Amino acid sequence: MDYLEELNEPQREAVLYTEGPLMIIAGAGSGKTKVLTTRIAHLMAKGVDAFTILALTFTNKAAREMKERVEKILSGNGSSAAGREVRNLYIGTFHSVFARILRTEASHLGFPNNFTIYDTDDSKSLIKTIVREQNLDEKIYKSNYVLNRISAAKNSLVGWEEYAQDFHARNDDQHANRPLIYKLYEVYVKRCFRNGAMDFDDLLFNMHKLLTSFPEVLHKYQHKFKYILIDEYQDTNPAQYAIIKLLGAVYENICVVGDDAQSIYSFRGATIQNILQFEKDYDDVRVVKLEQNYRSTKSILKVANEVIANNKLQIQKVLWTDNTPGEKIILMRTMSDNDEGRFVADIIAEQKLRNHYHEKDFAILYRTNAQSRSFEENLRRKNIPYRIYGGLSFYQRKEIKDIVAYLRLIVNTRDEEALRRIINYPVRGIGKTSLEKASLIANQHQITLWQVLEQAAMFGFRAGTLNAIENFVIMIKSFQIMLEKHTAYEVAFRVGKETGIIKELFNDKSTEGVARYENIQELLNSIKEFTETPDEEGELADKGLGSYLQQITLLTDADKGDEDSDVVRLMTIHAAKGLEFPCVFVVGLEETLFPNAMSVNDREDLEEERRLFYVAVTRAKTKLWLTYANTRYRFGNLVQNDPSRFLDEIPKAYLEESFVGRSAAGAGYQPAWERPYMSQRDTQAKASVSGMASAKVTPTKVIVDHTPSAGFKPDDPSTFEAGMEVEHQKFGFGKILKLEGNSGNRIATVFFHKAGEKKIMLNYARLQVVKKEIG
DNA sequence: GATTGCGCGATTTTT
DNA sequence: TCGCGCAATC
Repeated sequence: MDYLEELNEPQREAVLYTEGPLMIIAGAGSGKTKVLTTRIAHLMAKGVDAFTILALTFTNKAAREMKERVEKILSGNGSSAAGREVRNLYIGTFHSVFARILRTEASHLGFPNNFTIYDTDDSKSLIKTIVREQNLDEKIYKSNYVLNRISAAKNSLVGWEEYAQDFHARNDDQHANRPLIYKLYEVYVKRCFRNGAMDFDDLLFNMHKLLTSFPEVLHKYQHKFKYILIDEYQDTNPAQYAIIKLLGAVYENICVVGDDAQSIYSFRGATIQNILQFEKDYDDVRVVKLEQNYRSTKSILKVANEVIANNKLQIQKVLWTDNTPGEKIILMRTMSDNDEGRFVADIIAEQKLRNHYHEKDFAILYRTNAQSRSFEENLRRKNIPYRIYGGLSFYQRKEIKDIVAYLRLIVNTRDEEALRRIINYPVRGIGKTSLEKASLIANQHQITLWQVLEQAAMFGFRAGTLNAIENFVIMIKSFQIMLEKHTAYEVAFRVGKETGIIKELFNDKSTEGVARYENIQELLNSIKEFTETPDEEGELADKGLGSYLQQITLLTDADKGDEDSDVVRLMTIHAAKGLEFPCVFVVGLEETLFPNAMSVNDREDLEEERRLFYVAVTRAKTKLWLTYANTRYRFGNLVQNDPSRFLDEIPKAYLEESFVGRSAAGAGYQPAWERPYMSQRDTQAKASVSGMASAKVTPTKVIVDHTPSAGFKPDDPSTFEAGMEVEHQKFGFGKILKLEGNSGNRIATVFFHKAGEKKIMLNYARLQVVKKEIG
């Protein structure tokens, strides 16, 4: 049992206490994953059957890492066939594990076993159609709002029936001038059912329904899972809580791991109460606190601890470390958001040289995605490679969703969202009017949209439309038949080919067109890989197209490798949870931005913002910068900021002098407002701050002609001139034909002229000079 | 059915 | 400010 030797005392206790309810409070960087994986390995080493162990995480990445590390411990322990054993473990995200169970038990609930999983976009678009059908005002019943209400209800296990009876919910809706939410909820649920689809929340809600409505199913899984482990317990919502409670009721070998100080997902329905109350849920709960941090310096931990200490809602603990005291935290104030970006980029460039850091050692963490712009621009200028996390995920891209929609329809013709997406894409003459008519018929007859199309001849469509519909139906059916004899990959390829989607993208030679074409290729490859990899034995193996489609909706961009590429990482603090970096910048520490005014309605919300700050700073191993800007553009308006209250909660002794008005950071930086250079925007900022009338900025227009080429070495774009080769992030390379108005490095509007196409209006922020043309 | 031009709104987002 | 979605066009 040499794996036990590597553990400290509380860690060992957490591993060895295998019987009975256990709560592990794992502070940031205290070796949580190590404990969890060792615990699983220990159970297996003791002879516990892998089939009986259930471990639930929130991300696919966490699940994957857990599997890998368990396997590693086991093989290090001399256990043969470790790999096969590990594959038998039920390790996965809440959503993927429940989806798998729901798939096998679907018939109990009246769902097809190849039910579609709706992502947020599908849900929103379905809500939009329903709102329209109900003749409600889409401005009032916005899909986002409605979905949030429904989602919150489901996460609290309030079904549509109860919701309609729920005085408080109804009263709230009445108050918000949206009294008919309950009705939309009902229609939405029924429509999902008709479509043979579950949304993300349904995977939890229906799992709970399955367990509570069918005692034999509950019995089966209660006895199957003898050991249950839950990661990130502080982020569970009431539905997850209830399911865990049900599943663990027989053996009560429930081990939850979490850190109340890192509960930052209340807006997704998570409740910190689950972890605060765990001790009351069972008799004899053992609590183990992992308080030794192995990640950060003493200064960094101090800052984290001091801020979080202001919270009332917490489990008492003190995170400590044996690590070096480290350097003081550098607090940097800049004049504008733009300067903030420039200084951060400067510091990264300098630190790289001075301390031999790599780009991947740096992370810039912000509260809102909109803040990424100034960092992006400045890193780009200095030629520092970076990557912004948290844009569109691969599977949310249009071209991917289009192909996937065809596949979804082939597998499950009840899937109305898929059908709507592609019924007239590529254009085949079934327009809005015809679709509306078909929908109406479907609703009247209480049948699916697909059934209407199948029997279109009965419903009096115009001859041309009827013909188009029949051809469409025949095409989809031919794909279905093909699926019986051919692999999913071949069918997908045929879909792309026969619909003309592949051809269309192939012919599009613009940068984005090429990228899209490549995305399609990547999709096809992933289908091939998933469906044609030989089966492993075991009950989990299911390599069909239906199974593929279910798992891709549960994937996110964060799941796709790319971890090792040497780039500076830019992301929101939420996205940074679970990660660590030698050097971290926590930026935009301004009151109303962070803590964010929109999310703070009461004391508890402020506490969550504090936890967010805690998460942010504890990502840092050795160096930490906290920055804020005096002025910042928000929604196009220049606003003045007060420093975040969190900064007042940090003892000054831990901060490096670089405070207001003084020279920044001791690292030799000249504060922005003392520097000669000042961009137009900064000038305007300064003018407005000091009360002068702000200078009016004349928009500069640039005409750009698209001339595809590659291989230019980027140059510092101090000014734009006619004749310059420029690169646009999205539209690729082009050439400035003509300058209108002032030249400078700020251009308000750009006309990007793609060959043979219309002019496109672009924004300056995405332009970069790649080659200066002489003469 | 495709194109254009205004008006509105704008956190965080593991699945 | 910027992007989207809708209504008004051809």
